[in-house]
Amino acid sequence: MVKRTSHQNADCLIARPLDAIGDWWSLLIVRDAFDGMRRFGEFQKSLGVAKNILSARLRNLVAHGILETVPAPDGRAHHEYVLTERGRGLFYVLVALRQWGEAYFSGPGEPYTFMVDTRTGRPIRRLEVHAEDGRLLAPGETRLADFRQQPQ
Amino acid sequence: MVKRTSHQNADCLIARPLDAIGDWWSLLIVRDAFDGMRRFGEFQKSLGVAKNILSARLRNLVAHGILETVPAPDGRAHHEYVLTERGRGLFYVLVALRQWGEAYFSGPGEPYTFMVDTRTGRPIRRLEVHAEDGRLLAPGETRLADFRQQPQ
DNA sequence: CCGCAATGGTTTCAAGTTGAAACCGATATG
DNA sequence: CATATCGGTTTCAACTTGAAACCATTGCGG
Repeated sequence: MVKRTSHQNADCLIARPLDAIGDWWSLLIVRDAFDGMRRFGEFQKSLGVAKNILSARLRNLVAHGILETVPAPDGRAHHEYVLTERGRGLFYVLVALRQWGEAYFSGPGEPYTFMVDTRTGRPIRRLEVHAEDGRLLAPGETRLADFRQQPQ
Repeated sequence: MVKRTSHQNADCLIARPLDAIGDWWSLLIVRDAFDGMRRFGEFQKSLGVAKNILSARLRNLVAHGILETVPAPDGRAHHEYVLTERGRGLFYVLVALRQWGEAYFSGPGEPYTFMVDTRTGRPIRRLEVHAEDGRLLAPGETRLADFRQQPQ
């Protein structure tokens, strides 16, 4: 064996992101960061993950520019972790994953939960994929693989 | 140690889906499936993954109802793998991941690639999150964590 | 100043996972 | 009949994961 294969240098722009977040914990850390968590202990308590694993994941997320460390506001020795712009870009991935979970992984008899607009408390709409001209596109009507061609 | 921790029974509807697809290969297999691949050898050649790993991943995807096996049309001994409805639901996750990759993982000097509407060959629009009333929501204006409340 | 708890990690080590390569059985194919 | 191809499984060493122990810094009560 060598190391676990990395997609970092893959041509595919679906593969490369997976190098940053394609493990069992990273997206959950990012989700918690969206929910306002910033500190090591908060993540650890929320996720129940071993501290060494959390430490490695946070380091990896920082290395990939998804989180950044900022000095703790209360002048503590240790810093806090906050989302970068790149990290905030993961919002749509989380929404898509969440809606997929709602649609297909919601157990029967389970309290129905959903994402809400924080301003109104009302559920949000489902994601849609639209063509340039506004047409609604169904799964399969879009080519996911790279397609090299100048727009215009 | 025990086994790698599973999110299968997590309450969180972001965590549970990660149990099915939260590893380094599964989403790439699904992407290839969207691109029309059906056979073991096709996936293996496309991904360059070891055969035992591919075998395990396909089994896992079938077990989670994302792929299903169908008899090979040319009457071969072995079957093919096709997306189920649940699997096709991953379309939005792939689009979100792809657009994130386009926005933040595209190297400078790299040929610009993008997803296209297969009907017109034109790029698709970026995903947007909308409130129930149609308002465009920015990252952070939606609560990702579970929110239990009856709609209506 | 001293002791003790909390926070934020790192180290250690056994068990589990991954990947390359070898192997195998069931068709095709020449 | 010999060989090739497809679709895997087996084997085994290296790597990763996770639980627990350990450690350094800061905060606080006395």
